[in-house]
Amino acid sequence: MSWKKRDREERGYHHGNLREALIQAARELIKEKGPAGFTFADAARSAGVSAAAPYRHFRDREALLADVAREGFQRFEAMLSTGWANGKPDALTAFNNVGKAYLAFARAEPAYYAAMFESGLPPDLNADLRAAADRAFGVLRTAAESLVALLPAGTRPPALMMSLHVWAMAHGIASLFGRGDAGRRSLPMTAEELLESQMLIYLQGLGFPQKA
Amino acid sequence: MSWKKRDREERGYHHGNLREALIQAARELIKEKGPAGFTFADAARSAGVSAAAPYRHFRDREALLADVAREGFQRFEAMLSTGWANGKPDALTAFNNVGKAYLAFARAEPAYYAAMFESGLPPDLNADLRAAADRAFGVLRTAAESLVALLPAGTRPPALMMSLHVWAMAHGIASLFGRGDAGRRSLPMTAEELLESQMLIYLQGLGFPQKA
DNA sequence: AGCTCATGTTAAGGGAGTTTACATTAAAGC
DNA sequence: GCTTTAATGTAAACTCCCTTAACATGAGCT
Repeated sequence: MSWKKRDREERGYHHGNLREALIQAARELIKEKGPAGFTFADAARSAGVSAAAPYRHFRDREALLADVAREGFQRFEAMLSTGWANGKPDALTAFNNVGKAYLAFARAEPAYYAAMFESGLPPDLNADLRAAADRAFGVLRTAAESLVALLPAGTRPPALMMSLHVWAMAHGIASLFGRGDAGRRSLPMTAEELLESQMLIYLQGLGFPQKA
Repeated sequence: MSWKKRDREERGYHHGNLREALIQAARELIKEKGPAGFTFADAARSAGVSAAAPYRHFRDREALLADVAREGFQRFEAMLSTGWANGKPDALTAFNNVGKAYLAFARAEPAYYAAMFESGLPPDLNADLRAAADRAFGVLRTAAESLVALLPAGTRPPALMMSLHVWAMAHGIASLFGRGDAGRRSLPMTAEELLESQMLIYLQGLGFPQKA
């Protein structure tokens, strides 16, 4: 709540790091009112600068949003990577941890998540955004590849397909049930439990043994 | 494209069915620019009436959006019901058809879909909206119940959980890969193929036999 | 025909966002 | 110290949206 929106006097004429401050402000506003619920001027106000100031750092609102999304994808990738943990302690466990990390990110960073997946931005607005998104998905892809390698040859599903399936499951659950903030439907189980059971059934369908 | 935005002279003073025309206009605009990409005045313009006219039919923009969503849920329910076809020819096939119907709806009616799931409307803004959404989900729920009944007692998953899983899968795929319009990622398979394979694996994981 | 009321239109006030041009401050280098 | 330059601020023009009030129209009923 109390980040660097220091008063003008305290801070002087120059903001110091307006670019980053605008991204933070945008995150706050997205969290409160959704990716469409704020304007360029709002972001400037929140950062404590004039309405014209943001133009020095972003061409327009969309460019700001794109940067929020790009930054989000970077953190997302980091979070998924940590979940995967290079396949430790074993690929199956690690794979499930990736799923948990996905959901945890959506819950912990609803603003990033919304900017990334629900802002209506074209995924390849700029190369950086696209690359960041691809790298994040790459973690999923890598994990799937390690996992299918455990199956006997001949029964291995395409790893790409599998990673898309998992992405869809995680996104579906995060999107429908993952953010308690708004008037979401009430359920007899948490989003985490839902995803875990779903992944369990899915992996069983692929022939993975259940752990004891 | 050429629906009833007849000229003023051709149409006379009264529109005749402005309420419906506004909903259609909103659908067009949502399809083009997303649920947040139009204003109350825009809708009026598209319908060929003055900016003040909509107030005779909707309290505000949100009420208009809610009606688009409500209408969408009704058609959605109808489409899912048709897919389910009372479990014919057999529950397993019919269940897969529900999934296909889900995706077909998202593809054929992106505007309705966006209003229903991506507009940020509180699900229980009004009782009608909530009821329509619940009825649509009810189709999924009913289908899941019929399906689990085929499994031997003792291995039956909770039907509610299963319907939530399927909802999440279908929504995840529709949301990520289902609308070719914008700059979606290019894939080696269609959304339909993805969902079908995912459902197959999932159902196999639950113990359903594959068809010959 | 004449009434009436829902449905539209015009007009007007108030706000807000966008964007550009120009002024001001601060920091860094000569 | 002085100059240069990047980073903000201020102001203003422009456009658009929201909302309501007052007036106009015409479809249906009697």
